[in-house]
Amino acid sequence: MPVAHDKMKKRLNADIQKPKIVKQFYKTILAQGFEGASVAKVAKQMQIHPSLILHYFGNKENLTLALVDYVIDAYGSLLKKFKSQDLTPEDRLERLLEALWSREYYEKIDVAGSFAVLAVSFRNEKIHHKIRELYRGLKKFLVREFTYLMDHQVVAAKDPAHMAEVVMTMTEGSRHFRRFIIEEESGDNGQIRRYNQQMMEAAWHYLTGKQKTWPTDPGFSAFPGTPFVR
Amino acid sequence: MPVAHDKMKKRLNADIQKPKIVKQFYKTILAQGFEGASVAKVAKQMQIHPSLILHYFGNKENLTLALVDYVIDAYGSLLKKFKSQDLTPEDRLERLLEALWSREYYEKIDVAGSFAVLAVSFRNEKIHHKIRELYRGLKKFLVREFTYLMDHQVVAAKDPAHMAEVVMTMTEGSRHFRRFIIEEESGDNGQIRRYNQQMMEAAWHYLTGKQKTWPTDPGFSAFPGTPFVR
DNA sequence: TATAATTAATTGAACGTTCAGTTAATTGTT
DNA sequence: AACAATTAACTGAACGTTCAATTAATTATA
Repeated sequence: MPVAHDKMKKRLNADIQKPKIVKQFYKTILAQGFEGASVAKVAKQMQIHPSLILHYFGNKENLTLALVDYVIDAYGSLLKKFKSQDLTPEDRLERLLEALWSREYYEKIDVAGSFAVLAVSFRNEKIHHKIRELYRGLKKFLVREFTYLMDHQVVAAKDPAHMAEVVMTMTEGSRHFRRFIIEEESGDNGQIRRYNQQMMEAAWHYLTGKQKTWPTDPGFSAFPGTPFVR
Repeated sequence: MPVAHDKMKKRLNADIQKPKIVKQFYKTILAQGFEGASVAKVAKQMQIHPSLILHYFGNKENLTLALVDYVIDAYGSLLKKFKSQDLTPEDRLERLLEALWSREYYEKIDVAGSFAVLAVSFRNEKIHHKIRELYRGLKKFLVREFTYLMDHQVVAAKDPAHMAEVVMTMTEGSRHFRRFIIEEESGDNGQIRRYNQQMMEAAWHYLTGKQKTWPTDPGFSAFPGTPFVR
């Protein structure tokens, strides 16, 4: 009969352990890249046996697919905020663009994680399909928003589907590009903040046809740069 | 005295062999991903010995750095076309946007290759720096163009550096996004063509403040640009 | 006791790298 | 033109690691 002592590890059921493994896999990818994220390393950091991971996921591909689901869930969760907000149409658009270029949004899933997943999507049709579904949902959401704002004379009368695609292109381009705009000497957050505002203003101009100088700095006052995964 | 027979393999000097290796490395990455592109696989496809690759490049990191240079060269080569063209300012802008969203441009370096390199750039400061230099050059070029076009009243009076960053964001976003807009059933070229035109029009609007409907390409004019959301 | 969670022990293949050795091409000297 | 000296291209075998995966055994929990 085993006696409980300090070092004894609690057994966790699958509902708890599986997400833990996926999150650690994600963290490992951020730190080491997809190539560097082996099952063994993930297990070691969790202090479990590598076989346990394979026990749960069968093979590495399934683990990767679970990770994609995790990334997609986190990615899409921000949209739920907009479900029932009571704002004037103009404020609504402002908030939407601020959300899309907020630090919270683009740090929710580290761009390095996105890249790893996207890179794999070129060779894995299942993953490619999952990402396409993500974008489809995002687009649907934006089309609904833009249609509403069009009815209220805030955005110009163009095809909302086109607008959605252009805005999505701009946000994804920003995720990509943000890392590379920083001047070596001056560096840091000021640049990125300026860049984000600049992109919001461009999006605003594209959508409404009007110039706008952005009033506040979104994401920075409300959320003091807390990365999502630690 | 060596007699030439069919199986005899010519010895190639470094100037020929090294670029060959880099190109095959690139091809292998496209097919197998960065993780899948081992020195051994590259060597096998070239029918040379793995050691030869290490002989030339010392280690895999150097091979990767050489690849990045190759990608960057190919990437930046299109800009040279614009060096001395004789066009009206308006045509010049039109051609520029067409070049940025041309199939030639975005197929020059397969986006899968870009992603592989970009993914590695998160973990390799040398590669990150190289890419930053690429963008710096691209930006410089665009700033010069936009300044010229501003002086000739074609683009609106904004900060040309901002404009350059926004346009670069849009092109990079397009590279990224293009793969995911395709509807499964209807598929392929018509969609991408429509998408590219749509992005060019958005860029034109952002730069000039004016609407523009892009002249349709003769080959594709049969297809009505139907957006894909249900 | 039955079942799920977890570890243990191994496997064979592939990885990047090393190093010593071989063969071809180039160069310098006569 | 001959030919040795030298350089450059290239191979082969083996190194120690790490990889994902399999199979069997053990342990905790319900």
